[in-house]
Amino acid sequence: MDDTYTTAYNPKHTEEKWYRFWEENNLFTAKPDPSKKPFCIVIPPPNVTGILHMGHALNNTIQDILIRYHRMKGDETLWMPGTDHAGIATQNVVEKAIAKEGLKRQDLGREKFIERVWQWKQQYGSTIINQLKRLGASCDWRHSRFTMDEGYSQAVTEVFVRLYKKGVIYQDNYIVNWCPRCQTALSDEEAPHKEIEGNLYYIRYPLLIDQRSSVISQGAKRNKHQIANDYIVVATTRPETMLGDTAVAVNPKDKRYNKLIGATVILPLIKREIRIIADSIVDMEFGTGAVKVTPAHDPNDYLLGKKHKLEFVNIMYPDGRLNENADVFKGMDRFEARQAVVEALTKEGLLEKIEPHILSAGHCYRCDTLVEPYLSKQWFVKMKPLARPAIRVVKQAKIRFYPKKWTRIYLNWMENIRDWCISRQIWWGHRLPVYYCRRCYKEELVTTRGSDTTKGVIVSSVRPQRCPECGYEDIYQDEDVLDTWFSSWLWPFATFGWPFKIEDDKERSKKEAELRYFYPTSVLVTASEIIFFWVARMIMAGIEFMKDIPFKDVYIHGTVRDIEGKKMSKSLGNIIDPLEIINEYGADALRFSLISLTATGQDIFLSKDKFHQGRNFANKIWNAARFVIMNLDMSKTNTDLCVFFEKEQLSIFNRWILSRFYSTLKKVNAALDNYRFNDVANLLYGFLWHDFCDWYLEIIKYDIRNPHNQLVMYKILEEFLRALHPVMPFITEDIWQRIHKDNIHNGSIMVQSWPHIHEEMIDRKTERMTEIIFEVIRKIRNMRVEIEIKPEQTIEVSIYPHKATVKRLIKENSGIIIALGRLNRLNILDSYKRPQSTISDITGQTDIFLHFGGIIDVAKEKKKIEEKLISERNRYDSKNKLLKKVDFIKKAPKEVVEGIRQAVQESKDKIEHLERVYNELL
RNA sequence: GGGCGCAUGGCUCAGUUGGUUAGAGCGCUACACUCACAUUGUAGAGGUCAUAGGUUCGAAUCCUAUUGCGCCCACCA
Repeated sequence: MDDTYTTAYNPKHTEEKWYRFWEENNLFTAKPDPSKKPFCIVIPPPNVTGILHMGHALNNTIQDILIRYHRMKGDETLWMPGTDHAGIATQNVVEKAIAKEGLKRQDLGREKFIERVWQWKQQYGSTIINQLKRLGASCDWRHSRFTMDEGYSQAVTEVFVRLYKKGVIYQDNYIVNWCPRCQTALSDEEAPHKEIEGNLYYIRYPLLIDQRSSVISQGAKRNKHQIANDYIVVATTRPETMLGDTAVAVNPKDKRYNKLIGATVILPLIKREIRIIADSIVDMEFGTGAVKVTPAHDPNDYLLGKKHKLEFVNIMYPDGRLNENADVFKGMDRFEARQAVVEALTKEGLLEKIEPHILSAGHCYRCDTLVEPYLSKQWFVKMKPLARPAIRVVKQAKIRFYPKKWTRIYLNWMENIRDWCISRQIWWGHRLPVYYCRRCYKEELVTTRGSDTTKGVIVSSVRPQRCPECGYEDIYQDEDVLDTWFSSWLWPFATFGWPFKIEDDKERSKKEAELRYFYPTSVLVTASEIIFFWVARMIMAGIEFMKDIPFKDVYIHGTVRDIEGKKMSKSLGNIIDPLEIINEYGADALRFSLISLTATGQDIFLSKDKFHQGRNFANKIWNAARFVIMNLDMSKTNTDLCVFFEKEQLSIFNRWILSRFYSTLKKVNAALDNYRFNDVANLLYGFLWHDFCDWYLEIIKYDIRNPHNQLVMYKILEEFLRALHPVMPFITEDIWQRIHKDNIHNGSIMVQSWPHIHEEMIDRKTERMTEIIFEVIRKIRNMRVEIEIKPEQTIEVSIYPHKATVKRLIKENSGIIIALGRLNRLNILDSYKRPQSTISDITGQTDIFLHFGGIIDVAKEKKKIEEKLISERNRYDSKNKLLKKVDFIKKAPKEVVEGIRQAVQESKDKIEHLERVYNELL
């Protein structure tokens, strides 16, 4: 016993030590081995800027469990790690860092800024990796990749060029989600909608007099109500955008307005003359039924603008301030301008009313700024052709989602997929492999997509020397970088080195072989938040470039929330830091508690005290192991194993614990294979705590030197440690090393084989018989408490077993009943005869009499039996009723009917017995 | 507006294809430091499975509606 073998488990003594041991012995590495089945998971790459949060802890615990389980099962197991460059997020972090020096990225310039980001990455990029190691993650770190690695970047470029040549990537002007703070375009997925409380502003647009009179003179009746004044009223939530209006639209069927179609109105404040147009897209029910059209600032209006050949007036700078087209409002921020416009309109009497209005609008997923629909020239991926095969593989169940419900959500998104905006106006990321000829390319903003937009555009993985069209040498590269997810979607194969642009033939063929061996990967473990960002796109990219699915299973776990159900976030201050939990309770405790709470697909509601269970469990295992080791004759453990499974020679308790263990193990296997992690945790917990510690160890304490007991307790502990290892790797390694102290060359528990299920040891009958003994002991203890017998005092008990088999059972195991019931004498009665001065209780199989010096409270005794009689009679009645139902006999399965019949008989016997006992008490 | 999920003891949740008396952890009550473990042990209390109908021999489980809560998606300004 060394000094670390204290009564309380201290994870600090084990975790760091064994992680180093595993790494130093290269136990995490994998390479293709044709004789084994491959098992591979690619990690959802955390952001380089990231620090470990509970979501990571859960996500990576699950992956590590699967990885360690399959490694022990003998699969060639690769967990591919890495980090994501996380364009916008990282750029934001570094911008904040340089802001402390009073610098903006523009002050440094692109090249210097990117240098700073790389520096930052060198310094902090491994933070999250080290934190994953603290968690126990058994990734093959030698394979670790970063999405901006040179080789990986080649994959990104290659993919862009291929898709462009295929016609799947195009450049176009479009209204995109624009974040004025990050000053970049975002994809639809990056701008999630949130409800905001806004207003609906009703604005009067004056009708041009001569137009109006001509309309009226032609028109039959003038609708007094709708055009009582010289205005048409439009409703908008963003009044400042009126400065960019180039039309007003009404529904052609709208009787209120159809006389006005073609008329001209004066745009207030700007005094621009704009037309009233008709389009069926306009909803007559909403607002006034007349809508202002701002083609440069609203996706719907953009379409209208194109259709009706309207002018596109952009009124905003990229930072959200209004530009020169906004006249006197130039320079104001968009929200400031909203105020000013409203005030100006009010002053002119053109604001009819303001109504509160809840609307939902996009917000930047990186900085939460309200997104502005903004017209700009961007690059897009046509998604429909990529989606089609990705829909098929899921419909054909080549890829399965766990839990199933995500399948529909995935398919629904895929079937309604829209084109993906992939260009970002930031600096940190993969620069687009797009070059322009200064002579051929026209940069004008507003053009319709047509054949000539590609003129002078050169898409190439290497910088071209001259324009292929005109030979001009003045070539410049596109300033934009690609969406981070445009690199992440290649993760399952680009991490292996695809497209293998490697000089060295040997190295290349080695890498190619690796990809062939491990692709498609086995399972992807992730949170629901990134199904669309990442999972769906990986499926598309995998099929497009590998001609095969990237993974077979997708396991979606829940979101980690605080105890009130709120997402954990820094701003809410409700974060529970996994590192803090690891420091306080240990990584094993963290892992165990997390997965014991993660029912398939359910969100996890966490509070700090939830980790007590994991900590307590670790401590229980630790002390159970201490007990075993302290009492174990180590010299015998390994040599005698060959004679181990001579089942008949073993005591009922040995047979019982073996049966319990292997039936538990069987369920654990099934749970692991079906991603039911909370079951895994609870099964192992229940077995160790209640079966092994509460009963088994307590029983064998009384005969601890018995060689069978020695063997079985050793064997169970050893195999239990292996079965628990994927969940709690550190403590299991530490104890395993202690029981293998003499032959450390066995290596590590993590490369031992997964315990084999000995089906022949699973024995329901033994379990039932053992349960009878336990029941007797429980009843005796219960009766002691009832009449307040002190724990140290021993007592006399008599038992009347109802059946001969039970009698034999009690007789054979009377020693244990005496010990655990704290008896000085146990009498086994041949027939029912109530001994004097006893209180009694009845189990399913026995009558128990506790000899008692004091006066028996007969009324209490009777009441106890009465209660039993009532419940037994109820049971009898309900079951007997069932048996009398013809339909039940006819329709229910035979086994069920037979079961009920037996139960009725047993119930009847029991009632008779109870009645007899009751009468004797008189 | 569309879609999805959840309502089970004081709290947090399990309950796999409907089948005999619905489980666990925490908390609670009583007793106990009998040396593996007080991060513990022993015993116990506590649930008409949200509501109303329906299907069925039989429903926590399947169907319908209602109520409450949560989430996702969406170009009604």
